[in-house]
Amino acid sequence: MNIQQAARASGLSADTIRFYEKKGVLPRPPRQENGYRTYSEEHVETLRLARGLRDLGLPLGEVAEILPVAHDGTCGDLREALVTTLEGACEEVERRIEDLTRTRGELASILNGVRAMPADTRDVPGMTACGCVQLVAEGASTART
Amino acid sequence: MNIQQAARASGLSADTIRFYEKKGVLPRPPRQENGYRTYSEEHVETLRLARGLRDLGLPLGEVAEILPVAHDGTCGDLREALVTTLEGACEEVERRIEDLTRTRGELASILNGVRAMPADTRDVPGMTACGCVQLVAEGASTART
DNA sequence: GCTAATCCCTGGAGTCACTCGAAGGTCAAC
DNA sequence: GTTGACCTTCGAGTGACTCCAGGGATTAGC
Repeated sequence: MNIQQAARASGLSADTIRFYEKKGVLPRPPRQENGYRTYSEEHVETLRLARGLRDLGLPLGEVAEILPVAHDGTCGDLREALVTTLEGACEEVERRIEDLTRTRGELASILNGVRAMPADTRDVPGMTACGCVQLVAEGASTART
Repeated sequence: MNIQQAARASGLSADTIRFYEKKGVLPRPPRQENGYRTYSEEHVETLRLARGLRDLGLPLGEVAEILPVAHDGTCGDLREALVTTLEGACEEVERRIEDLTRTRGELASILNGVRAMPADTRDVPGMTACGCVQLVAEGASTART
């Protein structure tokens, strides 16, 4: 199987597979005489596992730590590693959702404020004259205190 | 006011202010004889607006488009630009929250699956022997179809 | 007058996870 | 023999910073 076929079978792009290999995330596959990479079914399995972990939001560094366990360790080792890592990922996702939810609230309230603003305050010179500026700038400072 | 003081007043770091300036997001402040940047109250206002917009998740490119309007345009112009941009940002945040929520669900169900896995399937050779691999890899493929 | 500490400047590299392009080699079909 | 679709490597670009090196300025204390 060449890289294109492995890409199709795993859902990664050929570029991404080469990139992962260069970063040391994936093992180096054997080469044909012409230098082309060849992939076995087991390689594709590894690719699919890597893709699954990345899709769950794990950084490549953690993927790189788990793949060898999947390959060489016992099933118990893998299970343990996965539980630890996925729990960490859960917490991270939870945190990001909270952040974004807060941002969504701020966006909505600032948008409301801006919409409610009269459009003709700008006869006075200086940015301060337009209340929109304050709305956005203060949204930023009150959000972090 | 030097860059450190402007940083404190705006909530950005001095590094970030220089970075924004280099990227053309911020106007170039006047320099003292020794080459130091000097900031006025109006500059700080611009910094705070930039920070507010960034904190709301806007990319620097959009911040760079709005700041001149805030500075030179009418209040009506600014209002219009802000409404358009913030509406776009709302949609973007909404999309990201949906993505993360889906990821959270997948993470939880895979984690459950892995936890429920017997720990001793790995007497047989080959990664496929351990069901954990399939759980994660198939999570990836089913999620996108 | 010397020294240390604290600012300031610039330019460039590093981060993360790709993605794309250039420049060239290989292979099968027509 | 030429087209087209592959493959190879290397290097640069993305966004939004962050940090570092290497150098200059200013201030305070001795």
